[in-house]
Amino acid sequence: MPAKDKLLKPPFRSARGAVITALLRNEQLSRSELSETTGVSPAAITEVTQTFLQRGLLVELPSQAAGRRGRPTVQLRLQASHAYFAGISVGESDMPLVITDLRGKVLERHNLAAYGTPAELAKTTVKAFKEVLRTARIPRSKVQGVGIAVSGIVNAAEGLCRYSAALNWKNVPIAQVMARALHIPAWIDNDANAVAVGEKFFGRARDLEHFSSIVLERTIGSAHYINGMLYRGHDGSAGEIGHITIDPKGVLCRCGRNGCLDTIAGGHALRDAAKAAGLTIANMRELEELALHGNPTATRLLRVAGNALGVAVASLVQLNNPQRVLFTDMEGFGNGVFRTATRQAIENNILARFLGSTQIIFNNAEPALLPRSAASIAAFEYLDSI
Amino acid sequence: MPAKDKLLKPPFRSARGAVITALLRNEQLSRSELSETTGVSPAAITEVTQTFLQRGLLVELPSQAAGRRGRPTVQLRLQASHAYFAGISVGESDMPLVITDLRGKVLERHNLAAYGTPAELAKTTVKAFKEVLRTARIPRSKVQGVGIAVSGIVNAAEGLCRYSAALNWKNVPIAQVMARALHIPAWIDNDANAVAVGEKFFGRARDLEHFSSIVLERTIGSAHYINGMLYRGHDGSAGEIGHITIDPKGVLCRCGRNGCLDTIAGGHALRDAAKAAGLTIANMRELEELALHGNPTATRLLRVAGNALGVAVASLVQLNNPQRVLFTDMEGFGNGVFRTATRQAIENNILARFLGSTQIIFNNAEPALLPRSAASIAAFEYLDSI
DNA sequence: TTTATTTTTTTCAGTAAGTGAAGTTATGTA
DNA sequence: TACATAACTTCACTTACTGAAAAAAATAAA
Repeated sequence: MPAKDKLLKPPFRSARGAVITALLRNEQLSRSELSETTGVSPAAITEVTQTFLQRGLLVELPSQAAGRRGRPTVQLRLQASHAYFAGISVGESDMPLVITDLRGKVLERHNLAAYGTPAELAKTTVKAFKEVLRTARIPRSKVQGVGIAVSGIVNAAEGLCRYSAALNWKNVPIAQVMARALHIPAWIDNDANAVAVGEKFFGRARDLEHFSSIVLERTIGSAHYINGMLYRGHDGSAGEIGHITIDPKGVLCRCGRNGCLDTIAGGHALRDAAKAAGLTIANMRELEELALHGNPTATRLLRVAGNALGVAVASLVQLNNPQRVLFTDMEGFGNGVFRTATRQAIENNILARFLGSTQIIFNNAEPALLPRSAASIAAFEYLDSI
Repeated sequence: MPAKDKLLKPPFRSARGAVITALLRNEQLSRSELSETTGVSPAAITEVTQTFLQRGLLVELPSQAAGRRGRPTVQLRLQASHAYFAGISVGESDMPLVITDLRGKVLERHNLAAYGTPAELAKTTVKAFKEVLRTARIPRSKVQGVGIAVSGIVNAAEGLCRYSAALNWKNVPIAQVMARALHIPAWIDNDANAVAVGEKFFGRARDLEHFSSIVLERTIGSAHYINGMLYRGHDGSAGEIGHITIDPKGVLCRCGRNGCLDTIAGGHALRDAAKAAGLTIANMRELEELALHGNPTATRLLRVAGNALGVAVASLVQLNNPQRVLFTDMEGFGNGVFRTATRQAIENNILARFLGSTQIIFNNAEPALLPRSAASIAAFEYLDSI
């Protein structure tokens, strides 16, 4: 017999969690609506909301004229100012730090200066953190955690950056370093996982139990939500889509093998390939523009790249059957040749059965996406611990 | 902070479930060992085991001389004869029915005759079921469910066979038909999922939270366990590894596209290809023998097939990072060219990081594998409902 | 204006499933 | 015989719920 699709299931196993999830999805709800959507009894909703109201996590909105019989509803919403979170993206050329509120809204942003060692990064961060809190007028005591998105290989459970080529880090306990420097709990994850968490909590996947997120940067990363939980894999390496072999006779990848997806569709490789073909471009938007104006080399590069990505994602779709695949375009391809080729390759390489039931969604990355996503990790951990 | 690796988590969320899981993994344990391995308090263990002992699900073994100080332990084990399950594999040329006990041991086996409609199948099954129970001397009242493994597309939640080419079925509510005919609860799933459930409960994956199972039959199927639960995908289509595109210029697949894995490495396609190349073989064992004796065509076919499978599984490994990949060889390749090529292709197409942490295990399918796996679905559902 | 109706929310007693700490049991050892 | 030790049991307590009845706050009807 099919189970009812209530909220009382992972990642939130309790009535408290179900209430929070419902209010993250719905902006505002009355107690009776909460009971309805979560499947939790009205009695329990009263209890839970009372606790949350006392703590200031929830607020009651002034009740409206009802316009019908019966006791009027009292709308509840999450108090965005109840808690704040810091988020840092480490590993790009610039290192943005943001502060978000409980609902994932970015309140303030700051770019960290260049740095050397992890300790120096921590020092720079402390300074920027203080400044950002001052300008945003946020009491330090209300910042409940910091999330760090690292482009590299991490051990999220231990807060360890196992390896980062960009940073030249190896087994750096960056979460601990940051937690001690800022005196707040710290969590880390890689870019792709961070983005997926952001999508799940504050983004385009709030209602989904199973989805995959693909992040297009200098390399390509992916992450999976399965049964409402981020799935990191047996040893934290799930989502390595960038090193799926697309063309065994292709060019050498820095992983030592040939023809990995990254070497064909990664932003870094694409820029190299364009340069080698005599095209002078600063970013992918310019490459797309060349293609738009009929440049055959640009068109070919983008088409081959999009096709390769599509083939890889087609495998992902058929293996994992996600409800939605969310592409995050951080390279500036926009809605052009690359995107079209990707979409077509996906459609051409999956069974008809998947076509109707898999949503493929592209989005241009907003400027503060990575640090905001990093902050959402801290938000998740905070809300999960409530 | 890393969580302790206790049993009290999905799929069993309760102390009862944790006790059952521990005893499925360990043959026999004392109460104190149960408390230790599950993380449940001794008090709760006493309570739970008492209930189970009363019901006859557990038995105490006569306590041994201790050989050391202190009160001696009392070993407990699951009473295999407490419950029995039927399992049927539908869709092969033969249709085996088995009865297993609570620990997954096959007690009796019967091959169902050819059949026509689902109703006729049910009728044949009822007869065979009675006979099997008589010869095995199992009281009908102790059979707690029947599992049905269908080669085709199923909706497990609704007990529906959505489509089966082999059977010419379309939207057949086979679970309901069987439940009514046999007067016991019935569940269905596809072959690959059934095998995965069997591996998790009674097989080579009892201790694993995340693993994938690959079933080599006339076509190739796969299934994933993630976080200790079978992951069926957003709409039940996860694991479609057989239609991953390997060679876009390859031969036409019956799905309408070209070069799917099934067309290169599926048993059916391989037999066709061997025949077309002038080789007369009855099964894959014979093709492997030809290769062993130096036949270049046989060697090439097997090598290409194994390579294709390996490439697909490499993608799976990098996307999902399972702890173990379990191959079930139902075609009789054995330990030959195919297996070697598969293993090599996997190793050549994954990052070094995955090499050390991913176990690749091949196994020849035992004769009653499918019906036994089907029965394990019923066993799982029964134990989950306790 | 008073009473009835309706819907939301709260109260309250009850339950399921645990935990921790103290007590009991059954054995070996001095 | 008394003590030490480890395995198990008992019991009082807690947490997180549920269901049913009661209370609250509005509109609608008499």
